[in-house]
Amino acid sequence: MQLLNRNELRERIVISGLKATQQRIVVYEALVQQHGHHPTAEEVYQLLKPANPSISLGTVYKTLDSFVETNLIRRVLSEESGKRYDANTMAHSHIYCSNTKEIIDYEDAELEQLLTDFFRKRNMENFEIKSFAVQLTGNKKEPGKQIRISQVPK
Amino acid sequence: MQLLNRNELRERIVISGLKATQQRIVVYEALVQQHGHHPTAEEVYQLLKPANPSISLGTVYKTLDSFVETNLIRRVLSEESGKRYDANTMAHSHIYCSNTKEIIDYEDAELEQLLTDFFRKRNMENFEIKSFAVQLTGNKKEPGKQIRISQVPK
DNA sequence: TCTCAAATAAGAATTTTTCTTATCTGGATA
DNA sequence: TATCCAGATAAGAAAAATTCTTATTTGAGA
Repeated sequence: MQLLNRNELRERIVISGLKATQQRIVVYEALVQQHGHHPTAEEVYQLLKPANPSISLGTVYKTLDSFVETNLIRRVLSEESGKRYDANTMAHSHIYCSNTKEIIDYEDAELEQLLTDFFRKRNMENFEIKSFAVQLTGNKKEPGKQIRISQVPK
Repeated sequence: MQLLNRNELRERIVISGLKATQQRIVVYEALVQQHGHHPTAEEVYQLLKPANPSISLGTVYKTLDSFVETNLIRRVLSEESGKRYDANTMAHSHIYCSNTKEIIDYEDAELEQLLTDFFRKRNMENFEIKSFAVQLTGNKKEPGKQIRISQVPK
């Protein structure tokens, strides 16, 4: 990602649907500059504090949340913080519903096979792959009902 | 997953390399019974407390961590807990190194295309897919050096 | 059964995140 | 440009999540 100047940053924030306040601009700027680094809210706060001594950690949290809501930025999938556990160690994927916050198992042998084959053909230098996972993010249309994913009969 | 009796649970714990204590057995049992539910440590604790009033939350945390370490269970990838943020909203995957805890961007147009095509052919009932992500988990062989993933010239 | 390294309970401490409230500000409007 | 106000922020309290400490207990090998 190319570096963006303040006006470009401002514009993106506005386009996403938020007021371009000073705090939001510097938070977004920090995140763009940290491209590839996936900082935490705390880390963003520490980055900003020297040049913005009056910014508060609460604002950083709130700002990042707003950005995620307007799809200006994303949360990175992580097992690091590791809140949720699963006894099923077989390869399987997960569906995440943004509305209900549910994480639903999604077993799709064809998908696993496709990816296994794909990664078998990739040459990994300095990395030993132990597992892979796919996560689908989206929304249930009817929260009460089940999700069903099937092959389209072609 | 089929239900397991206490002896089967005990055996799996031992095979994974841990002493089969009473607490570990009931924690593992709870997790197996919650198949598909991905409970948090707190939730496991609440499930166990009625029948095991003396178990402590700290033990549940520690036990789950041990299980993850021996690969008896997994942590579920999650953006819910959402510690880390990324300004790059283009479709891209992440590589997670268990050793260094790094999350490294992995852009692979071919992989994205493969999955886009795949999901286009799937019929989703009651789910509107907004995005998907792949995460590779594994280890850097040489922590200092970069990872490089390339196509095998066939 | 005895022994002891390892595991646990209890709760303190720390860290992370959210909430509350008084104050401030971006930008719409006059 | 000055005024206004809904929405944003700072500060810090509060809550929630996680880790740590220490005395006690326990599983399993001798």
